[in-house]
Amino acid sequence: MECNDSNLSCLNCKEREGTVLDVLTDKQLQLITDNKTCVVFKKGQIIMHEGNNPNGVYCLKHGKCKTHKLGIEGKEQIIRFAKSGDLLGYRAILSDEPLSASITALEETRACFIPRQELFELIEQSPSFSMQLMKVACHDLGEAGRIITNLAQKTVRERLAEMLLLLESTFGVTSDGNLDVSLTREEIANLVGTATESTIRLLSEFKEDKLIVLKGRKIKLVERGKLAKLGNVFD
Amino acid sequence: MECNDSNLSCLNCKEREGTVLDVLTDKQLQLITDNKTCVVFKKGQIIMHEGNNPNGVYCLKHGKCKTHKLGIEGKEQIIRFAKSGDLLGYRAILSDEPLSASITALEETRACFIPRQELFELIEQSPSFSMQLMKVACHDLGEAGRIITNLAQKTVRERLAEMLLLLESTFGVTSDGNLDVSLTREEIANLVGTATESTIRLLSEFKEDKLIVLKGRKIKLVERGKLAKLGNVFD
DNA sequence: TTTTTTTAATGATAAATGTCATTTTATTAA
DNA sequence: TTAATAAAATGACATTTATCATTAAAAAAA
Repeated sequence: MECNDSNLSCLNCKEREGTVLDVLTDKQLQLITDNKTCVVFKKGQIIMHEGNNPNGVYCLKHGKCKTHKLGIEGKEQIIRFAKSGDLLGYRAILSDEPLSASITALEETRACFIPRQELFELIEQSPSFSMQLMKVACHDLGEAGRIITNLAQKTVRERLAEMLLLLESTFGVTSDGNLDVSLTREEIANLVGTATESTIRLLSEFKEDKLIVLKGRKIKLVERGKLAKLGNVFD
Repeated sequence: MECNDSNLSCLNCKEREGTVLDVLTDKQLQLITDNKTCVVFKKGQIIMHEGNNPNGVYCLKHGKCKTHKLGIEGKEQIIRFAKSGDLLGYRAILSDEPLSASITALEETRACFIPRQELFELIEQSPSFSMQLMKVACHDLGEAGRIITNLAQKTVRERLAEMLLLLESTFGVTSDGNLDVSLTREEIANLVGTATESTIRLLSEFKEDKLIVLKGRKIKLVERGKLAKLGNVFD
């Protein structure tokens, strides 16, 4: 799974823009470049394993991942997604706890592994880097609060409608207008927090009501306003 | 609501032990002491308001608080609790976002207000302080993931059983063995994510089954093992 | 391609939970 | 203390959602 992108410098990395690494100096970026390992994961491959203690973080260069936890009777719960520019496994490393969730590639994914030591060296060196990490963690914590409120108070139908909008804003759409992420009905169910059959039925209902267009795993949102209303989405 | 504890030094503060402030030097603690304001909140008083931009954080010295978000049709969702030693509002300050939730005192609460400026000054000065803040944020993020999974996968009965155990481990018990926190049935419902009536019925059921003893708002756990089993709690 | 396996769809039914209405009991304020 | 208010308890019922069984369709592998 290693690949020869290792020699690519973080300094020229286009995906770096707007990420936590963007506040580092050229010298600090060079430290990462000198110590990172570039890796490719195939679709379905587990990148990090719940319960393990990671030795560093991955900086996601290209691809999409799901972060998921084991729930009751082995049922998967999808907690969030990751895409280009995201840091994988930062929560466990920074809290000095085992991974609270696994991370799995949803498609071929390229990422650079940054070892623990260099990560911490940069935290020591750069308060603004620390600040960026805190920002990400605290932002994600706010998101988690929203998810908690939705799970606790919304119906399955509302959550599904909202989730479709969220998937679109997270991953965007392909040239033919479909959500640019391929998930099984089961995965959508594991994200929304419901039974697979319920997800299937509700998606069919949305299709029937002309809110979305379905073609296998391809989902196209048609009536975003109605979906937002149905999902009690206000922002 | 201001009080004359302002002149108390953080250096001698007993509640500081084991908190994020514990890694600061005496000089750094003095910086806080010189700039903090000590405040008392009465039961039911809102300490921070969802949507506002806080000018600092509160360090909770004594008391108990709930962190709660507005949900569908104004329904309150309790996200987490705070107690002695906790920092209130750190998420919003560190992510530079408005407060994603309100914080309300559940009983008379004493807290010290640390202004934004001094907080950031300490982050600049002390990588280990930054590290502590990250640890807290990342730990809370892990907790949030657990809560999400529970809300998505457990039944109301399971969640209530687990929550009772969680309340005991968070707040402990009084001398007569009751949970050392007073919540209305509605608040418990807003924590568990269910209707107040359902909470009332299930608590009565637990009482009927001799898992707990109820006396108004006083709740005593009797059969912790059975509660854990009923709640699918494994740790 | 053809076969095999996985995923999706659908119906029937059971179970869990929410909602509304009402009464009883606590708690708070006068 | 009493009156006023809020919270808790309970019943009846509607609705949502899960579960199980089965078939159809789509992906993946041979």
